[in-house]
Amino acid sequence: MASLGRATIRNVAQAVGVDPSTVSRILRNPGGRKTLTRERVLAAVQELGYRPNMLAQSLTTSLAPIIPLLVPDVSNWFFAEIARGAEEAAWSAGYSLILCNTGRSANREGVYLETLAALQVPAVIVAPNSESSALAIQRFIAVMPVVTIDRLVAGLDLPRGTVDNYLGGRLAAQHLVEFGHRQIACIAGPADASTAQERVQGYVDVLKEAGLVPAVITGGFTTKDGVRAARAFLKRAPRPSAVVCANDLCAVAFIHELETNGVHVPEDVSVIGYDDLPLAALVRPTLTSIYQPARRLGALGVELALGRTKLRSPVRLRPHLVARDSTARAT
Amino acid sequence: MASLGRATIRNVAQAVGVDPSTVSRILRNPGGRKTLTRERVLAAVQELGYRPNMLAQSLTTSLAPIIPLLVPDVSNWFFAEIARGAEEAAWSAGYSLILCNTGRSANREGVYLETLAALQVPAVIVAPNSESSALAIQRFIAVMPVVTIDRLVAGLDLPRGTVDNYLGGRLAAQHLVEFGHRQIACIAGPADASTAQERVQGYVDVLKEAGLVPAVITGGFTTKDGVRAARAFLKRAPRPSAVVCANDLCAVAFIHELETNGVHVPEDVSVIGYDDLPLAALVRPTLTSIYQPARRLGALGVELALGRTKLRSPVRLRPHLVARDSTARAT
DNA sequence: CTGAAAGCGCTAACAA
DNA sequence: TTGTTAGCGCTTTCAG
Repeated sequence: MASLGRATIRNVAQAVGVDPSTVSRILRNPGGRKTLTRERVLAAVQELGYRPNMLAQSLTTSLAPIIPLLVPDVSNWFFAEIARGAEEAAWSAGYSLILCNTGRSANREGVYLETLAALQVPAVIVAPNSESSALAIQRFIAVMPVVTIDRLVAGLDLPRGTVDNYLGGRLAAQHLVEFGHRQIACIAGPADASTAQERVQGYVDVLKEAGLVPAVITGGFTTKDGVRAARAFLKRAPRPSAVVCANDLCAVAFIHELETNGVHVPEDVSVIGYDDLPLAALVRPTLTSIYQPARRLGALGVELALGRTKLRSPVRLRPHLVARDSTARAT
Repeated sequence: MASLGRATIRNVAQAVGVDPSTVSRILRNPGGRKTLTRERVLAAVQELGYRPNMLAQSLTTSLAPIIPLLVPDVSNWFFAEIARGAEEAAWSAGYSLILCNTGRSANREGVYLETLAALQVPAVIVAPNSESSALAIQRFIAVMPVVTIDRLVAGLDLPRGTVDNYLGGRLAAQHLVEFGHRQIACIAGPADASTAQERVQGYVDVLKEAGLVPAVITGGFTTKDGVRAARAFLKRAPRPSAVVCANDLCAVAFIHELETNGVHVPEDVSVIGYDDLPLAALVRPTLTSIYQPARRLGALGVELALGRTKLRSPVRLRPHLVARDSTARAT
């Protein structure tokens, strides 16, 4: 009855009185001439609501027009944007993109990879959780094409796309140096995120080049980390006049905590974030930040996965600075 | 060579010198006794890196342990949270959740549905774009189990889960009434979102019950809508002392525009948002908002899809108010 | 416990 | 253009 969807190619064939292979041919050759059989087959397909079973299809042709993207956390706008970019790119290439949320767990990453390998997808894009993802991924590069985006996991020989985080760190620090700040602190991100490490390195190099002394404060990517860092920051003497934060979330919370303690941004301290979330333009003061081309990164992932780009060394996208109200010239 | 993943059951069988069916049995019966063949088969599986081909597997058993969730926009935190909730629930039930971003297009929604039907998934959860999704979805309810969450699409007879938006609208208005406001405006959401409509209705009813006059201003879910609404609001005379916004994004932009024009929140105007995004606690003034149980909604979607809950009338989750600094007692 | 055989739904030679 | 025949990789009777 209602199970129209379960109509098989044979049902169609029988309804018309032809062989299944005939139906198959007609269906996968849309530009054929309008013969009688053709007409009748197409009609029957409509009638029965027949849809080719992709599983069976892929079993013979061994490809599913699906490309998966694994991300640590879709709730994070940065990853969501990557997903959107990837979705568009996949779509244009005739693929459907499916998103898997690995929830910051290397274990779940492994299980998804397992499922997807079993699903015979043509390739998979993964935005790794951290270094600990290495093993899970390593097991699969022999099984199917795997590419990574964003964080760089050591010891993996596969196509990679990332944002030039070192450059991003430099841009942030340079902005502050140009504004005349001499005491510039940096709130570091998680130790297991290559991206955060590179940013800090960029910051450190710029300061050294300018003859300034780097001051790295322990931090992280969450608002809690921002609050904690703010407390550490407030105890410093002399107090730096500018801060490069691990990311926007951290920065916003950092500022919040500062203001709560009567320290004003940007009058007393200049603050710069990272990611350029939509949030950055909505808070007050609006937040100066480093924009990451997340959508393009997603699209790049698809290109790499589809083998359009073969480069073996990481492809690095350029971030740029977006100046807003949270940074001001040193007084 | 490297194509370990392509090892088939037959390869394993040959390596051990048994029949494929034996391998199959052993593999799908983990709790068997430790016979010699068993040992050797398991060893060979390891050796060859054999992974059952899910496609072939599903072809016979006709089920893939995958359940898809279609959302309009993963960049929207609300939908991302729904996804996370669904992911957890699916996971616990032994399924992998895959996310599809329909990009606010009914067309793409249709294509995904098509692909997923072909993939023989056991069911699909969709958070519809709008009323226009009705046709696309309608075509599939005969093909496979479909459930919807969040927005209610008219004319679809299927399991539905949603948040009680009418109640949400009431809660927002009541809060303001209790604070002594007499002139309370409401910025409406998109006309094609049932959720937004219900909220307005809740607001209207509360005002009428309190003997007040509703004032609905055209709005929407984006920051642009918030700015536009603010301009319309500022022209009003007499100016309302409180506003219920379509959602948090709209509210934040609304407040921003008000402050820019020298109107302060909450001193001059109380503002309340909807969704309770993380953003709400980060802006200043912090935003009073209606919390939507997004994760639970996602989990509910999975339950409905898996047929655990059979109810035919929509399951409504309760929202609640989170009071913060953007609302104050009327002076 | 094991092997043989059939079949899931579809596509791809190969003839006719 | 069509029908015939295999076969994709796996599971599942059914005998043994």
